[in-house]
This record gives sequence, structure tokens and C-alpha cells, in this order.
Amino acid sequence: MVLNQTQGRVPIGQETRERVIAAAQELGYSPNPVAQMLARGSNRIIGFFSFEKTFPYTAADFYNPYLVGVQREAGQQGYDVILFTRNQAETPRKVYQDGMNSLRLADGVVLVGNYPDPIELQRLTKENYPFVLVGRCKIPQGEVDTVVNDHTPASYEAARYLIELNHRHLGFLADDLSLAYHQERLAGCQRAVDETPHARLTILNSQALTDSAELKTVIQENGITALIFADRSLVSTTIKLVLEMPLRIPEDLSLLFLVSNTWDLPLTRPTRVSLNRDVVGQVAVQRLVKRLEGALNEYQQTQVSCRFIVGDTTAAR
Amino acid sequence: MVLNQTQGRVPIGQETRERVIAAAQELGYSPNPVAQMLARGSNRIIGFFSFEKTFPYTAADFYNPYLVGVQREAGQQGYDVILFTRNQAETPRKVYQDGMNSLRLADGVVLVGNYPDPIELQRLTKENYPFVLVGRCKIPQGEVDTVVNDHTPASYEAARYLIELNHRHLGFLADDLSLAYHQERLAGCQRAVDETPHARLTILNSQALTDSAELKTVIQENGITALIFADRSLVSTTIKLVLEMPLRIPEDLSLLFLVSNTWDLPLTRPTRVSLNRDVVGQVAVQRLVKRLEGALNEYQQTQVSCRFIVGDTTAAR
DNA sequence: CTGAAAGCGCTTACAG
DNA sequence: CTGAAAGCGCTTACAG
Repeated sequence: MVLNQTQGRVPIGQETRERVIAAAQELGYSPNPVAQMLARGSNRIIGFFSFEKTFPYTAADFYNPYLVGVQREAGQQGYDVILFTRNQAETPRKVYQDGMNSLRLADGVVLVGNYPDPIELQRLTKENYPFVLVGRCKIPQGEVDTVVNDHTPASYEAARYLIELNHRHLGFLADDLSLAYHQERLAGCQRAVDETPHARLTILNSQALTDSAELKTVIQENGITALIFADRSLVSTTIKLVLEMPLRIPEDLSLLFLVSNTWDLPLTRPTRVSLNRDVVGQVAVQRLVKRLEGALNEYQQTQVSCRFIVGDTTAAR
Repeated sequence: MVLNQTQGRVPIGQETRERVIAAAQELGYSPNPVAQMLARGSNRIIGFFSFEKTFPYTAADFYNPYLVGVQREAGQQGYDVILFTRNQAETPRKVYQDGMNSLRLADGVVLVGNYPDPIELQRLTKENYPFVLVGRCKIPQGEVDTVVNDHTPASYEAARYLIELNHRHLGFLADDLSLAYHQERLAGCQRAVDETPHARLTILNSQALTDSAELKTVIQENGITALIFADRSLVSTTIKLVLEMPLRIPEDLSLLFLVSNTWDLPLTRPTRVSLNRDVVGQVAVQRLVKRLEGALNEYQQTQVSCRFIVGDTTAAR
């Protein structure tokens, strides 16, 4: 009771207290945390599990900010963080190994990665194992806790920024507008445009992108002065075409990136939007800890706004 | 015995085996890892502990590659990884909290961070708690396991590269040559120069760096065609002076960075040396696991070579 | 304040 | 193959 600092029901005298501490010092004693965990029934450990291998550098770089946020919040709430790396050679990685939940050392887990297996998620739910999923999934809302990015506000902010730089004709590059985050990006930009007299937004898709000359024609015919990259799949090819065009960036054409992975672009400081991944991780832990403390009765989707970052690929007209 | 896949001393019939597995499935049973750990006396968890806060982005970015390597190797050896984040607000962070070892949940730990407290290290040693330290420390070699970077081979390789590009007069920028890694960098470069007729290396220190004009004079008087940044403390100021000089990089002057943190330079792809931090983390875990398995009788310093990376700040004469 | 006991959920000899 | 028992090192009532 002295070492655990529990002000339990039994009062302990100052002198006794000191004797206990002195004895511990003398013996070099420290409690066995495993025995404590077993007796207490609570481990104060939060798991971080990625469905994707974290080995390839790019993936590690992508998921690390989530982990940074998870660590920060877990630490503040008095939890350690465990990474389940054991026997996880294959991708996608599995929560259930030989049919058994491999996460049980953690009181609950933050799940990240692109393609969570709905079967695994459902089984976790059925077992009543606490988890928060980062990203969208196929399980109906109201049955799981998720934390997702809301792309609308930052897209709005970014488009407003272009408009304030006197851009009036924006080109919006996206192929698959059925995706939720593409829609959000479009909605944000459209709202900014709708608020502004004489402002216009033109949606460009992959058909505009056969070669550099054609792209230039499309841009000039529409009088586009700023290009918004909203679709990840179009970025790498398009950016090459753009850099081939005899146009100066950003003087002749401004570029705005609403996609998340801009680190592999041939640009040092693109004007862009960040996913705020550390904040997402932090919010996920906050939600998870509330559930572990039994303070939650229902499941929900929590939204985290992206952050707009001004770089050097945009300039005033 | 069935679930743990132990081919123990007791043979188990196929039919029994299947009955057991079927029962586990039916009950949704999975073993309590905490109870297993307590009974077995081994946790199969490796700790990763940083003496520095990992919260600020820059530090997180710096230490993450170590963690990537630790994760990779730990996973392959069948260990999970725990991050000790609990109650670690102050910097430098402490292994001993209220006089007690807070790492005991891990079988052993990989320690990183700049200023390890020798007192804490000694106490870990006295307790016989297994650890591997990344970096140098004040404890005598032979009493701790450390993994350090060897800067000599990559420095040699980098200088050779410059020489093959027909550079003969290299400027070597370093202030404090008493530091071990500055010496290694110098030794590697010097060896490459010594091997080459008519090649020369001039050590420049902060006195050469009052302003851009003077730096240019120093460079031209010595006939220096390539500048080697070997001292971290000189980089940020010097690089500004260099970029102010009316010289084209790399056509008129090649730049080589032997310092580790080049991510904050105003250059996209500097020619540089990488610390191979993931390999360092990996090697640290290999050493730690050997110790955990009782395969080690002594302590040693393990060296990991850096990696030379060609960028676009160097060109042929 | 102190001591003895049960229990956390496993593993591991040991006897049948 | 099966069953009963001790033990891992704590926490937590409970009796003194």
C-alpha cells in the first residue's frame, strides 16, 4: 500500500511508511508488473495495431504520426503503448492468430491501416474487446468507434486562399467522385467558389491527361489559373505533365494538393493539406480510454479536421 | 498443450487435438497472456525507451527509424515491443520512478536518446536488467552493450566519390575535432585523400565563417571545389552563407553532408550520409535477444556503418 | 496497524 | 492420455 501510493482504507503511519520505503530501497525491490496486472485485472496498456506491415519505409513514415499522437495521449492518461509485432510476417496482418485474439495484453487497441477485415472487426466486437478504428470501414456506424478525417473545412480554407490570391478559375482534378473524401474535397472547394462572384470550378478527370500539350490546352481553354489535385491516383502522372508544360510554377499556374501523400513529389514545399495524423491518433486514444473507463454507452464516428499548409506552389495572380 | 503447439513430453492424439481446438472455437477462448507471462516467467516483450521526449515532431522523426528497426527485428524473433510512455512528462525521462525500475514489463530494453544518465545505467546493470544502449556513454566498454555508428567507411566512400568526380581540393568543415565521430569522419576523408596523388584536404573551422564574402575568399584561395560538412553545429549558419555566395551548386561548388540531420536543409536531395538508424535498431535487438537467451558472456560495443547517398549537390569538375 | 488466506489464469511436474 | 496440485507474485478483503 505504501509503494502503490494507495490512500486505501487502512491508514498508515509516517514512520511505518518510511520503514517500508527504506526496505524497498535496500533490497532494490520493484514490483513485478505482470503479477500486478494479473491481480488487478487491468494492464494500463493501449495497443497500436496496423493491418499493414510497418516495415516498408513509406508505410512506416505514413503511420508514424498516428503513433506519435497515440503515444502522447496514452502517456498523459497513464497508459503504456504496445506494438504487436510478433509473428506478423504476412500482409494484411491478422488480429486473430490460430483463431485467438492476439491483442489481449492491451486493455484496448487503436487500429490503423487501409483494409481492415470486417470479419476480424466483427469478432472483436462480439468478444466485447475495446477498440477504436482509424479510418472508415464497412461496419455500420453505431456499431464501432471510428476516427476519420473531415476534408471539407480544410478544402474550403484552401480554396478560399486561392480566391484571395485572385484566382477565379480553379481546375479540380479527380477521377472517382464516388469516394467520400473526394466528395468532401469537392464540397469544400465548391462552397468557397459559390461564395465568390465570378469564381468558377471545373472538374477535370483523367481524360484531360493524355499528354502535356493537351493538358495545357484544357487549362487555357478554361482559363484555369490554379490546379487542385484531389485524387491521389492522378497525382504522379499529372504532376509530370504539369512540370513538362512551358509554364512557370507558381507564377503562371498555382498548384494545390488536397491529397495526403505529398512527400514523394518533386516539390520541396507544396501548398497542401495535412491529415493531422497525430491529432487523429490522440483523439482515438481519448475515445478508447473513455470506453475503458466505462464512460461510454454508444459508438460513433469522430471527425478530425485536416490542416491547410501554405507552401511555395501557389502565388497571387 | 494443444493450443500452445508444444510438442511436449506428452503425446496427444489427433482426435483429442481436434476436440480441444473445436472447444476453444466454440467458447471463443483465447489465453490470458498476463497469466501466461506470470507462469512462464518470460514475457517475450522488448522495450523501447527514449531518454528524450518523443513528442516534438523533430525528435519523433529522428527516433522513429530506430523504432522501425527494433520492430522489424523483434517481430522476426517473436517479440512484441512496448513503449514506456506512462507518466513521462519531464525531460530527460527517467527509468526509475520513485526509486523503482519501470521497465520490468519488458524482458529487456533498447535505450536511445542523447544524454543517458550514467547513474540509471549503472543501476540497471547492478540489477542485472538486460539492455542495449544505442550510442556512446560514459560507462566503460566491457560493462555495457552499446551499438554505435561507425562514420569512417561511409566518409571514406563519400570522399572517394568526390575524388572520382575530379575534385582534388576538399574543404572539411568542423569545429570540435575532439568528438569521436568528427574524428572518424576526418579519418575516412583523409584516407581517401591520402590514396590520391595531388589530392588535398583543408580543415575549415568557424573562423572561416564570418560572412559570405570571406568564406568565398577562403574557398578560392585554397582552390576548394567541394565542401564537406562534418560538424552539425556549423551547418545551419554555413549553408546560408554558401547559398548567398555567387556560386552555382553543384556546378561551381559541390556540397557533401556527413552530418546526420539534413532534413531541415533548404535542399531537396543533398549528397549525404545516412546513419542507417533502422539497421542500428535491428542490430540492437539482435544483441538484446542473444543476451535474453543467455548466449552472451560479455559486453561489447557493436559498430554499424553509415550509408552513403548520392544526391544532387555534387557534380563532376 | 499486522498476518494469514484466497484469488487472478495460466504452466508444469507428478501421480494415475 | 487425464486429473489434481503447486506455484508464478501480486491485490484485496477479512480477522485479529
